[in-house]
Amino acid sequence: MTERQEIIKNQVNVEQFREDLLNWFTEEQRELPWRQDQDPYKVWVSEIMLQQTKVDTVIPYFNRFVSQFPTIEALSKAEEEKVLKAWEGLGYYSRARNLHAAVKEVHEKYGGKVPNTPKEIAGLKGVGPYTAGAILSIAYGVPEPAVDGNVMRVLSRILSIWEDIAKPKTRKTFEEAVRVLISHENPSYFNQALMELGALICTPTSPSCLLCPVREHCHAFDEGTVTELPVKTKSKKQKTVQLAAVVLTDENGRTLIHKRPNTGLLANLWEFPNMEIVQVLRSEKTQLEEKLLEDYQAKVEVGEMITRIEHVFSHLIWNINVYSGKLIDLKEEKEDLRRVNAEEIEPFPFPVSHQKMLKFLPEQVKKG
DNA sequence: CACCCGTGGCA
DNA sequence: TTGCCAAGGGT
Repeated sequence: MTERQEIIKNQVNVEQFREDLLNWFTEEQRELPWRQDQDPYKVWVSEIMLQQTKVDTVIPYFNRFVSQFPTIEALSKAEEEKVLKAWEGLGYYSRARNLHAAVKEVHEKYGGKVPNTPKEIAGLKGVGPYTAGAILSIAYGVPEPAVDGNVMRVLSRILSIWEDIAKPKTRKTFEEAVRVLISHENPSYFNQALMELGALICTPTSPSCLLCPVREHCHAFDEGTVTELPVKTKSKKQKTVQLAAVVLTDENGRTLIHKRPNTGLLANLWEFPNMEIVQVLRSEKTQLEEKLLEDYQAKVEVGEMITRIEHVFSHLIWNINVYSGKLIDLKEEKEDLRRVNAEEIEPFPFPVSHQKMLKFLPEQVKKG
């Protein structure tokens, strides 16, 4: 046991802390779709979706996802486009692509059974230290730490830890703490209880200390420093990028869409033709027409601006001026460049910013 | 380690 | 309105 772990052991009555925490969780835990059973696959899917994403947002996505892809087998055989479509609007799309790749690996390499050792689990794409611990403890009852933002907030207060939780190495401090505190009787409930407490009671602002089941163990409560913890340095402001996009219509009422590259921002999602506006000497209309000709060999006529869309990412802001336009001539469609009518566009996954352009699609051409 | 990677809700 | 926040991982 490390020196730091010795200190922690002397800070709290470990046995009593576990009992109080587990009793509270047993009584007060929310009924959530992924708590109906301990199917490792469903635990896995839920944990990936819950990364940086609120429970209320995840619930409908989770239900649709496991309904559409009920098993490792089903997901491993799905087309990526279908998986991304199911993820549409949830954000951080590399989660979906990594999950898909990792599930294929489990299907082929582990006979469709989610592995239950730290090394094998952590080797899967998209499964980092938190998710590995979460799957191991929740699905398999292995006493591994699962340290997320909730756990760091809760334990920083309980144990009065003043390390900056924005620093990557700080997570190790909390993993050490969890290894001291965790119930070997019920690691699943213990890890979930810490997170549930962070979500329901020990919240970032105005925590409900008077309702807290482990208030008697809380050093920050004793010291009156609950609102000062956790320590977290501020992130820097997002940069703003000016974009121009165009909803093009050909003589048959079809519109031009483009698949983004398979790496980077919004990878493999579809979008309306667009470009970053760097200089303002020439009109956006002219720049769009030249861009479409050069990049796609598409002759177009850009018309009026039809809307403006602001899209805030975690690290940047898009300001998009959206134009309507006519597609005069297109040399050829490619894998990543398609002409579709309103009826055909449904299967293509779009980021939220471009979903907002869908309502400017031309009316579907009447047949016959 | 620092930066990249979405989105929606809320004080 | 602005900034912060959420069951993080990849590079």
